[in-house]
Amino acid sequence: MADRLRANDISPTHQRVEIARVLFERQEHFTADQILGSVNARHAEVSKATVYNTLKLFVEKKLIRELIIDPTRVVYDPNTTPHHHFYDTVSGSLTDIPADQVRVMGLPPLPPGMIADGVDIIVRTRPLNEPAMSGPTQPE
Amino acid sequence: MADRLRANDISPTHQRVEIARVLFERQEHFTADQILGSVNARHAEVSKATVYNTLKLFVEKKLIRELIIDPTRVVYDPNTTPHHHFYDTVSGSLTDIPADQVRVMGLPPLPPGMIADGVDIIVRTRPLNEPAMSGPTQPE
DNA sequence: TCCGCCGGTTAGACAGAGTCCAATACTGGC
DNA sequence: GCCAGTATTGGACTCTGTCTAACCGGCGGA
Ligand SMILES: [Mn+2]
Ligand SMILES: [Mn+2]
Ligand SMILES: [Zn+2]
Ligand SMILES: [Zn+2]
Repeated sequence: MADRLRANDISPTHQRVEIARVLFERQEHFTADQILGSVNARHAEVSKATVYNTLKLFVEKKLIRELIIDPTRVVYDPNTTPHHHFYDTVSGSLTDIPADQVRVMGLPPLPPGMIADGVDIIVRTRPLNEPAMSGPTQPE
Repeated sequence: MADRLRANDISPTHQRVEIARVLFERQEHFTADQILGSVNARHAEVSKATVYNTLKLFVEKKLIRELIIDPTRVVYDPNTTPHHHFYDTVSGSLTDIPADQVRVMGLPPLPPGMIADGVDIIVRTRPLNEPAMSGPTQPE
């Protein structure tokens, strides 16, 4: 894990390695708070400020992606391959959709002088019988 | 405007009508704070609590849509026809993409027991020469 | 060995969006 | 006009995320 950080021009401090382990060994979608909790589950190792500092650094270095899907918090995605998401509006859970099969057609030309930076697709889903929705249940 | 609210089972109070006027006459994307500011531009007419109450009500009644694109605030969209968005990651501005031309192919089947609730596409864009990005400049 | 530098970490204060509450004001059907 | 339900409101509060200023620690040079 330290080598992986070094390979991306990041000095592998103890805190950064611990955060990277949570992200890359588990390969799930995480909020900052979940990472803080996971890293410090056994005993305090990392502060809130460092979690935010480190996540920002990892995003800059393109080790992870930010997902803006939940109105109340940013979700971090250790999967940086091009992909989209199913978003269960009831439970709040996210599922990856590999992008290589997906094709979007008929998009209009970009506003002049603009360059495309990426396309995000979010498929909102809901359990078959669930009575419509308002907001997802916040886990823990 | 009062009739439009009544037609959607909403009693047209003074405050709700003022908020509806901002949303539907201007037909732009708004944050709660922008609506609060617009309605109260001349003199105080509506409180923050009422703006949030009313926006939530309008969303329930499907007069407007919530857009989750900016990590720091929800954007409200008075255009409820199916459409997607260009998102200028530098200025933060949103531009509608009518959905009728757009076709998404190759999406995998939904997780079992799930029903699709909608598909949102966000095309992130950037001015041609702009030096990549981090966060959009917050207007006002 | 000692010292200074400098990047990294940290507690806690702070900012901003959004929610909640209990008191007050309004509405509309009678 | 009365009154019961509905809506509005200031302000306290919560929560995510940012900032700051102190601190820590490894390394390199004298
Ligand atoms: Mn928020
Ligand atoms: Mn936030
Ligand atoms: Zn993902
Ligand atoms: Zn729109």
